[in-house]
Amino acid sequence: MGVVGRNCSYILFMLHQHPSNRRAIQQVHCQLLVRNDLRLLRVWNFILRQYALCVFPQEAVSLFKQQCSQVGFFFDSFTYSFLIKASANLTQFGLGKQVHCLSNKAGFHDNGYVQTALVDMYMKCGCLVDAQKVFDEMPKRNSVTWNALLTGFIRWGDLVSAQSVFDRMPGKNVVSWTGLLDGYTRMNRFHEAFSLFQRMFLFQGIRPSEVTLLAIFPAIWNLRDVGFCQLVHAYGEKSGYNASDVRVMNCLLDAYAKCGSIGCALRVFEEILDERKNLVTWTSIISGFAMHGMAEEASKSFRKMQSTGLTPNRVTFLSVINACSHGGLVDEGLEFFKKMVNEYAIIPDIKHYGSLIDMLGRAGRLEEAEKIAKEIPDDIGNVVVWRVLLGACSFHGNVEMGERVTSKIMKMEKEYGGDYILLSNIFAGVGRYADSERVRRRMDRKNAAKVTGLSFF
DNA sequence: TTAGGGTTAG
Repeated sequence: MGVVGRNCSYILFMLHQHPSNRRAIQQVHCQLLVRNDLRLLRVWNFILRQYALCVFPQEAVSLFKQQCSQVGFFFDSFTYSFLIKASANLTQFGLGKQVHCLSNKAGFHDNGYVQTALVDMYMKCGCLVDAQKVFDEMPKRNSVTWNALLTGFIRWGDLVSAQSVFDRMPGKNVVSWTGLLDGYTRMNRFHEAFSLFQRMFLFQGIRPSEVTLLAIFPAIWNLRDVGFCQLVHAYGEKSGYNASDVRVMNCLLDAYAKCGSIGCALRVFEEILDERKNLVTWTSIISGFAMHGMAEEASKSFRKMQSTGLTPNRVTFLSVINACSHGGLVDEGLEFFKKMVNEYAIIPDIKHYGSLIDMLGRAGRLEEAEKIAKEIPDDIGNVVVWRVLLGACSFHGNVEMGERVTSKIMKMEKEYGGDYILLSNIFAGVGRYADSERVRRRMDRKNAAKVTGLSFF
């Protein structure tokens, strides 16, 4: 730009001195064209990037088509990178393939940025073979290319390929370690995730990033490791992530709650400055209270959150209804449900219904629970909520409803033997041993074996 | 101005 500018000034000077010099005019024209194109391309690319990265990747494609119609317009590696990114964000494999061909034709088949963006795009679109092919054909790869391949395999649950990429890649960095570690936590292999974390930090001396911390949290709370919570807490404090990234703090408070330390969770919550608390922060603490049966605190937090101007979402409502359910605040739980539907126009999903039925069932308000179960739209209807109701019938010894609910469950799913056993237990509980036996025999005839208890809530 | 990493429902 500086050189072009200086050349132009010089030629303009010459032009003033020799107005009839045709060659000088041509040179200026040429330079201005070049300069204009470059400037224009930068502007186009900038807009393309904004579209590609934001919520309107389709706009990036329209813009590119518009550019294509301009005669003599050329594109650089930035243009193609952004466009490939847009295709990835749209998960449009066909579009990505077209851009791939165009970029190759334009001579970017050996450009590291463009080719890496292609690996990433194919991976995001689920075209693992195409991604691998682009990767294999690249003359030179860097750590970003390797990481794009590695994280792509993780995205599709192919831990074996990801591990193989990790083992082969030179210059593993924090993204590579975090990617693999995340893969292990996703596959519920928490001990291996922990061991990777330790190898990375202690033996390789690579400092975990905020993303590493976010990735290791599921391992922490699945293994109920409060000690590790404290370690991450201290590290987050020292590294500055606690102050800079509210997501880390949200995860930390959630992990403390899930590990059974609601006191520590509350301390983390209070450590977060009020202006930094977001909807997830509030939802996490409400959910924490729910886990510990602290319905009053959950309800109070909900109202406090509303007073800060934040709008609750379906997760917030589920958490507060769960809290009411576990803490026995039945009417308040019903009020929250009504508020969610009427004031916030949130359509309840099966988990909201399940929580509500569980809450009413625990309180022995079985008729209301049954009424709600019947109101669940067929398209989201789930046999699990009826089993929750059956469990409540069993607990409260309601034979009539127990029979009704069982036949409903039988209609929905005939193979589950556990329901026969529950009904049989209901009969036995009120002394109707003949009926109890009859149900057991029916179960045997249908050869439906009882499976281990499983909850979806 | 370009490439890589999952905060809340237990």
